[in-house]
Amino acid sequence: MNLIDRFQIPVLEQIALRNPQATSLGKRLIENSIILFDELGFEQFTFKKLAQAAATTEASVYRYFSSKQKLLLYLVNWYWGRLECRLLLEAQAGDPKERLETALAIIINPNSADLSTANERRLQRIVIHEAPKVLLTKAVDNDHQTGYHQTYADVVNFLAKLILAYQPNCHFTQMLVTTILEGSLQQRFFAQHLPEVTNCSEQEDAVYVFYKQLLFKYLHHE
Amino acid sequence: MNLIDRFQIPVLEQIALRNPQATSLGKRLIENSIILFDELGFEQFTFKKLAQAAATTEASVYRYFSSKQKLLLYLVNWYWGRLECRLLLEAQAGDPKERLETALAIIINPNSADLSTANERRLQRIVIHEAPKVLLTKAVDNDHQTGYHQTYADVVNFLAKLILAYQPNCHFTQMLVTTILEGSLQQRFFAQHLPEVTNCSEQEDAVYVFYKQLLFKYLHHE
DNA sequence: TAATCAATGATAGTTTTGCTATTATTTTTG
DNA sequence: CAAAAATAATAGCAAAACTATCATTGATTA
Repeated sequence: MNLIDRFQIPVLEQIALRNPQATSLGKRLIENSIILFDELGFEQFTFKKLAQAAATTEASVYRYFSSKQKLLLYLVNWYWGRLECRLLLEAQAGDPKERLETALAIIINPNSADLSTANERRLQRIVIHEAPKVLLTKAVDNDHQTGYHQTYADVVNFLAKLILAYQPNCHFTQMLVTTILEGSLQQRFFAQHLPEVTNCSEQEDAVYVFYKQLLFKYLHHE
Repeated sequence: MNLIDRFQIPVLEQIALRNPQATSLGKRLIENSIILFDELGFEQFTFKKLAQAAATTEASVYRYFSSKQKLLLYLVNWYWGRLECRLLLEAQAGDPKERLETALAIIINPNSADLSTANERRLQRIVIHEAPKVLLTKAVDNDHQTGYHQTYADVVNFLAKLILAYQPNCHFTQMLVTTILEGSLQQRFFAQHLPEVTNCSEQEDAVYVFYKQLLFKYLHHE
């Protein structure tokens, strides 16, 4: 068991009606929703199917999550929460440059080592394929006010601080961070589905190499 | 009337069941769907509401588009098709650097001048807020094979060629293009809904300035 | 001019999804 | 053991996403 696994990833309580980590049914729902979102996609995913997979009823699912949007939001928050934990644990040692490089490796290849579980890899695929569907919504302003996207903003700001520690003159730090964060996820999607708009077939770690170049070239010019 | 308005933007025929530009009803459907997608968002948009707005019936809408996904895909394709036309018309003069700068201005601020119509601004908002919902789908591989995303790929490759004309040593050209293309759209969303993860309040043309810096710093280092 | 045909309107119906409500049963806890 | 909470079982509703049918209109052409 890794260090990271000893931590309870805090997920905003308000997202779920009750804490799914606290009960056996709740854990079953999370487990199965990760599998089902990954395999069916957001559109085909239904609480009925989840209930069937978790051997419970639709009504019981609704006692944990008021909608499938909220459930997905919960999973996405968990992803960013875990990433934030890893950043706090692993990107605190060394000089600013080392810390920045470590952080970049974590956000771009969170599942690199064989350490990562099947569910973590599923979860990243879910973030890549489905996360925009609960962000790009008419409800986003309400959601954000309620704090549903705060963990994401925290990750962005943690990375922004690392950058400023390395290069205090950097302008547009947040834009730089989100460009890399969102871009690297998107490249994974393109690599699989629209390969002609990436260069991912050229080398194994193309995504990491490219965004590292992009980041440091941008910063060295300041 | 601008030069660009004299061109019929070609939209892949297979997306619609019949060409909506060819009939009065078809044009009404396009007009009203732009307004409704913008105002309601993809989730709240229904063919029933569209039918009502266009003073027709649900059944008639289905004779043009087999689903609201296809209709959105049609609109998104129109956006990229128009952008491609503008690039071909306006980014062909001058040396490679000038052409690249012009192209960047077009893709990042397509609606800058007062030239742009209300519908064009709506259409860009639709691309920003809704386009991922017809891309990040289990159907994406089929859709791409059918050519539904070809116009987008063409825009990417046009820009990639401009970059290579300016800097033939550039690696990861496609990744650079999609990073800028998608990133600039995303920054518009963030600016409005999660302003703390951008730097868009700092100056009016932050998005353009940042991505221009990012692009040329990356290329000058090669 | 009459017949024809494609597009549209009008209407109805089906299935699935998303969600709520009710009651019974089990499990937990004081 | 008793009370309270969680879950199961079941039913039902409203809206969305289509599909089907047939009447009407308006343009084309023989």
